[in-house]
Amino acid sequence: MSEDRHPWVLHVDLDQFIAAVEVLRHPELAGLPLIVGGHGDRTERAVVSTASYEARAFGAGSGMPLSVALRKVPDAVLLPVDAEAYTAASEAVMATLRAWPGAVVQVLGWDEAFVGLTASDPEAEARGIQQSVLQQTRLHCSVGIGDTLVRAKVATGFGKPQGVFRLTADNWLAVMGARPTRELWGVGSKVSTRLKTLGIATVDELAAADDAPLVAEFGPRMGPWYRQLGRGDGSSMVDDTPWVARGHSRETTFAHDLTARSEIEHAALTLLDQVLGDVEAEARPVVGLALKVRYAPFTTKTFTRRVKETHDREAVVAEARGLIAKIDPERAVRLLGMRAEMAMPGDARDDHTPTRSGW
DNA sequence: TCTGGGGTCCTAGGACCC
DNA sequence: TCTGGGGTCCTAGGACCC
Repeated sequence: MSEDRHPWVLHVDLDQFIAAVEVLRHPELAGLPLIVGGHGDRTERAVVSTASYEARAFGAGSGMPLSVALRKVPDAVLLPVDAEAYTAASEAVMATLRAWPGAVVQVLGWDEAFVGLTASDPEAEARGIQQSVLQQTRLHCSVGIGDTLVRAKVATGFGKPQGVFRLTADNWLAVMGARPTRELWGVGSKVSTRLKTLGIATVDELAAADDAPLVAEFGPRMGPWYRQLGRGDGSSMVDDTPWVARGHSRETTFAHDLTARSEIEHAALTLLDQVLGDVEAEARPVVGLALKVRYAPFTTKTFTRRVKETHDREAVVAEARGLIAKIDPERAVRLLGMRAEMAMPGDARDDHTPTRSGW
């Protein structure tokens, strides 16, 4: 047995997190096909937040329109999203991770986190963390082990559910090489399609690609970054710096499309009011505004405006009115979104261009 | 099948300045 | 009169993730 201790990245991902939290407080739902999404109304325009494994067996999945999921699983139990409950459960999980000896924890969302630690037997650490999370929260998780963040994140998928899987430079291409680029964290359907036009369909091909065509297609930063992703390379630094939001946004999809000018203005200003409430709770000045409009049926436009750093609510509202005036009065509005960008505290991440839209 | 709501970051192109 | 090149700022749009 080796005594060598190495730094490792663990990616901890709760199994069907939202559905699992619901089952904890509704034990009678255990084993049933469960879909959580929207407000619990079977006819509403919404998407699936989480489907239990029983519902996934019938083809339901996260991000799927509710109407589609319910057609696939007509007998599913539908529950509304209860963000407060999931936040509380998430905090209990993260507290358990932070209590693990030697762990540095970087939270990625409600149900996942990177854990950095030094160990000679990372699988043993992973199993220990799974046990600890289960004991403290009654929730199961899967753990990916890697020598980089990307490899740890991708490894988790091979460990689900309740398992552990390790991906390092030694086995990355053996495991991932023949798979489509779409399976990489950060490559979506659009980019995988564009990669195919360059003759790159698999992870192997991306890992072996030349920089030049990637730069020509994706630009000087993203091009090389995609190739690095193909190799599983990248940072192995788990960063536990508390997360500071760059901005806040609110958006609403209306049950019926809005056509009246006054109704649209009122809706936008209501969203702005909510966003400014979020901003004021942090006492940080506003440096940018964005308005998103989805015209029926599916055309989205964004208007952005940089504003002089201000705490003055009236000044921000006046700027927002300027954006609202750009909405085409001839077209019905299906969705409105308002976003405020905030100045970053200190000099943190100040290379960021504040008006860049969050959407 | 028909698409929520909350975020992050990158790129292109025009305006403007020196 | 016609015109370069580099830099920064701003707006709009695209893509991805949970």
